[in-house]
Amino acid sequence: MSITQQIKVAAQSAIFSLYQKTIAVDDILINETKPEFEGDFTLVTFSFTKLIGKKPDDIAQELGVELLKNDSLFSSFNVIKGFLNLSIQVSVYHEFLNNTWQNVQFGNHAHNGKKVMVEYSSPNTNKPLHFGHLRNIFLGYAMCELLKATGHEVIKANLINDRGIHICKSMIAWQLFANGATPESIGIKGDHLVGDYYVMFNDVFKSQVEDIINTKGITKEEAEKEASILLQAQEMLRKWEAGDADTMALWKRMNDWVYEGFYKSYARMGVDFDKMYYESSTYLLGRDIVLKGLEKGVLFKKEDGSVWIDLTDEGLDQKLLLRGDGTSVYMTQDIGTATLKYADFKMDSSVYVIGDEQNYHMQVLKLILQKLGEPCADGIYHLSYGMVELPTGRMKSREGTVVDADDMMDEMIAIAQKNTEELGKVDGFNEAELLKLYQTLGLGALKFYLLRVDPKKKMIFNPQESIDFHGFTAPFVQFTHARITSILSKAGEIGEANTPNYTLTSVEKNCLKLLEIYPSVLLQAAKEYNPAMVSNYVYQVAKEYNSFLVDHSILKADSEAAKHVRLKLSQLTKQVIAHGLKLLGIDSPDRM
RNA sequence: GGUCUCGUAGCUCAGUUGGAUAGAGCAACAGCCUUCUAAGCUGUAGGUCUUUGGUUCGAAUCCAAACGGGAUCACCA
Repeated sequence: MSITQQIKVAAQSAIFSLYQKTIAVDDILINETKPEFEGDFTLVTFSFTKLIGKKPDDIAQELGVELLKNDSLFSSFNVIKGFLNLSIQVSVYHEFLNNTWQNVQFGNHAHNGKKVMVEYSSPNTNKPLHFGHLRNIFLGYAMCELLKATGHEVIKANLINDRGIHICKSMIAWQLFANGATPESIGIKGDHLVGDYYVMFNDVFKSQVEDIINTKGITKEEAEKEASILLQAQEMLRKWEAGDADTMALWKRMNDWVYEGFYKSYARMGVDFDKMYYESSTYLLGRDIVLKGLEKGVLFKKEDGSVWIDLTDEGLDQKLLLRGDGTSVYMTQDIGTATLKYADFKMDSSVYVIGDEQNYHMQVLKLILQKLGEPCADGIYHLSYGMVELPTGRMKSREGTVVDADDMMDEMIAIAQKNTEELGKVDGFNEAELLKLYQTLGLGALKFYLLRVDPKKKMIFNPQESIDFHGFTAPFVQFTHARITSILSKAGEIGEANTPNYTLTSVEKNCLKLLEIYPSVLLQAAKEYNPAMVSNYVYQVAKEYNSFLVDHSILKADSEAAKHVRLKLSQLTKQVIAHGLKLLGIDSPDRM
């Protein structure tokens, strides 16, 4: 049980024995005592005044006396303006340290029997990944790791959007202009090659539209419908849906190029998936469920034969689920995929890592599934994140105004190399170790940068001001880890020793207090689907430790007891940093 | 226009179910490497928490309105 939890329980029973009133443990507020006051934790008494019928100061005073009877937990107290400041027995900290410093599982929670699927990445196969996708991927991966650490069984899923008009656009442009170029023949990654032709399609399309406007004098909207390259793409989509052999072969060939490129990128990012879903094999699903819903009267049909759901009671609109000709729309397909996922895994909940532009869509999806009585419905959670924007506005693959994911990773690794070489601290590294280090630092900085912000907030990234390696960054935290590793290796075996009489300094105590809450930080972060809480926490731990280190000698400590406690504290800090960073997909180097 | 969302230091962000004098990093300025890794540490400066009203012992936090950004409201995906 955590220290704050112990305090709450003690306070609850103290209140009962003093006033014969029962207060829920969760209604007792425990804060860390502000540094300007004496004490470790503060109990706020204002909320009890009504129930107990006394002044805050009196309650705090009486409660303090009562709590102090439990002398294994508390050592002293003081009362200031209704705040009861409690000091904790040093033995509590020693006990915590002794119990955890060798526990590599510290932070992990026992299995809770819950199974959860997290769908993330979910790329389109017509263009390479860009910076915005990185936020999705890192967020999804971190969320999976966080859920695992807090006791869930996790299925990492990826739904690949591998069909549709956008794919045909790349295909037709390649067919028209590539002269048979392949990733091998011109030596670029397959996803980039395909993406280049997607951009080319749009360039050609634009100029065709302009030509038509100039020659025929019609509106832009009309001209867009006449552009020959778009007509060709649409024709290709029809052929694809009809299963035309040549079209399917080209589609498969180009998609394979893209997959090869994606897998390379995923491998470098260090992310993986347990289950791939392909839209080409799920896009027809959902129709039967919709028809069943029609029979049940949950849905209704309009005169033209189209099928709708009426969500006006929920304050939303009517939503189309089947066109007049009986074909599916995007929503239909998502209904089908949701039920397919559930049929495959019977998970308790299903997390969708998708940008906030789809908030409405996801809200509607969940509502429809609930109305249809599908068992997967209630478990759906949309982990919505804000877009990554450039100072010039949103990134658009179509217009080529993106920061490419592969380029970004290359650049970060190059910066890591440059910084490392300038610092000149890598004597004795061989070539392979150096490459590994640059990758660990560069990708770490990138991941941390994207994961340190609350997911639901949009973020602006300025490529000109490249990502920093100082301050609130992964390299800073990684540096702390490397420092500790170095100290510990010089210290040798820590061994067993009893140090109950060692008086902790205030900085040491702060470090321990911070480390002690790690498991509850993870629980909170998982509950709120917010890996940024882990980033912030890990940074705090590193910061606090560095402050400690600068004025506490470890190897040359004043006493053996001090040395012993500080080594254990260092070991535990190292573990928590490595564990926390790992949840974010970031490695911790032993040297840097 | 409807719905949702955001507004905290020059910039990027924290701020745990309402709690004491609102915190970090970057940028700026001033210091600290004969001693465990200076990718570090310490200090200075920087704030009407967009505004107004409300709820109460107490509001950056909850409610309402206004202002300002963003998203969305397709027989596109």
